[in-house]
Amino acid sequence: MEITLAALRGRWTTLVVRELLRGERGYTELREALPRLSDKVLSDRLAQLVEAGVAERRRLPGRPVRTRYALTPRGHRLGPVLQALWDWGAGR
Amino acid sequence: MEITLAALRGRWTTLVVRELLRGERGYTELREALPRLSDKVLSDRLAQLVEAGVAERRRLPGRPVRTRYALTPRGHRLGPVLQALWDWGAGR
DNA sequence: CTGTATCCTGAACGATACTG
DNA sequence: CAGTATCGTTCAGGATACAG
Repeated sequence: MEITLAALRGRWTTLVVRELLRGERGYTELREALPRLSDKVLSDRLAQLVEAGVAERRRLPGRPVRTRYALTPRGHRLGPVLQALWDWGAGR
Repeated sequence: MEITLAALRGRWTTLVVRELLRGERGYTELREALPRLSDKVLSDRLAQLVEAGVAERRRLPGRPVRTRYALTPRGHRLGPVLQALWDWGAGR
């Protein structure tokens, strides 16, 4: 569970995962979906998620550079878990 | 889900909850179960959990002062959720 | 388009001392 | 027994500028 804490640490991490649960996204799409995150925080969190094996980053060939972020199978397994967490928060 | 984040924010918070899931505890029992937390952090987290409605604090009459910490019903509902989170972390 | 670099702030943590 | 007070450290986050 040290692993869980390391992978999901940070206030915004789960929100980034939530966005990716809806499907893969480009950098700008993520930025627009999460306007409260600065570029720095967004790219920090993405790097952390890739490092933790939750998401993967694919660069498309050609210019301008395009990148796609998608959850790994491990990341997808986070779906029901985070849903349970959010349901708990909603259940007042 | 802002609520969830506020209630469980902090590196050690879920570990305190995990200890309380096993049953109610006194302050010293918690300290011994979580030796890596300083007094300050432990009492900060406990206050936060009480504030968030996850745990409650009962003072027993008499001296020396004794206190018991126990999860509220809402806190207990966190059990399966955190379990799922930890299972995800363990599933490599 | 997709980031990195810098600099700063604030919150959480950690250690130690002390009290009703 | 059950904390609070104080002080320093560490790290996530916020703002802005700039680069491949």
